[in-house]
Amino acid sequence: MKYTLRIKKNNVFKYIFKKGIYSKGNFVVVHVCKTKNFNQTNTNNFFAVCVSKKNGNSVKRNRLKRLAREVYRQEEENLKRGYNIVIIYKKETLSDKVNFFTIKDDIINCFKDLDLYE
RNA sequence: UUAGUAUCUCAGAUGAUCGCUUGUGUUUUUACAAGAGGAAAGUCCGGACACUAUAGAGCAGGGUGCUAGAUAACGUCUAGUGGGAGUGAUCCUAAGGAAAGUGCAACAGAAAAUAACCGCUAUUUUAUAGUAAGGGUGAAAACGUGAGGUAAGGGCUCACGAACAACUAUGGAGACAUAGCUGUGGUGUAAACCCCACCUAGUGCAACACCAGAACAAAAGAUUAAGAUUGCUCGUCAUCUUUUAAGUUGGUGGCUUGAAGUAUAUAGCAAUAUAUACUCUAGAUAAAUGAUCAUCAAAUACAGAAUCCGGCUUAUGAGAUGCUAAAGUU
Repeated sequence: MKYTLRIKKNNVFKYIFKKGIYSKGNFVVVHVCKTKNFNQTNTNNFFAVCVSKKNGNSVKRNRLKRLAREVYRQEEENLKRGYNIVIIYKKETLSDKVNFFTIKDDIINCFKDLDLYE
């Protein structure tokens, strides 16, 4: 992913959940806030995916993470820069009920809600 | 054919487009190569490796428990012995010691280990003595059958049989087996304490080493005797929780060439060992191995490496082969 770095620190997650805005879809919740030194010249976004242990065993969780990452990768070039983005799966989301296209539609709707497209 | 039993194999493949991690070469963004499991899981054992107030002394504690072999080691494996289950193939088995000592044996039953409640016999008359033949219970009740004997009975005696122990002989490397002879009648339980024999320091890659840089944020509450350092003898350190604050927690090595794999030969019933040749086969760190489409009849179970090996246990889809039993056909 060319324009994106990973979020690694726990306190960053806390900050995003506290200060940011969010949008709920059918399967996911997307949290967004501006980065610390936000201005027009930023070229990178920060991105992360969260999957709870209640969504299944490690194989199923890995698959959900990969699906979300793939969706973000395809949409990456159309997004505004300089934001923190966190995708959280709901507890009820199971990998059996979901395929790539339903997840993609869901996430794109959330992005439109949050006005992330240029 | 049905049912069972043992062993083994596989765990989707190919192509196209777009991506991820590592390595190599070009060179500054491209090319090539490799990229999860049989259990990667549980963390139940054993080792390698690393460190330490183990190397001072012991005690305590823990583990194992038929024999022989294999192995780096094991609680694992192989081949056997005894015991048990099954018509059978086959499977299960912590399988030393109960006359060293202590404890326990629910309910039922007269009684659970110094057996006398009922019954039987004798004498005296309402008590004493003898007696385990008969009696319901129970997981377990004082060897079984027959004869003699007796007041009545009883291994009290005898015959046959079963059990246990010692000795002798034969076979076997051994556990042990077979036979003979002598003796015994002292219930079970040691995955109860215990005794005997053998083994055993602790903590785990968040180990540990190096480089760079920063420096022990504030407030509130709880515990003062608990926790950590080896369970004890001696010494050392106060610790934890919550809230607030984009406070720090960086990088490199350790890290994958190994008790490795594949093939062949030799030794061995086998586990396994030795020799030769060839091969290099994940190494991430908010954590790679993915998405979509097409074809193959269909691709669907359990499930994701985290220092590395050897096992065990548990989860689970499909298939093959040998053997056993029953029924049927030729």
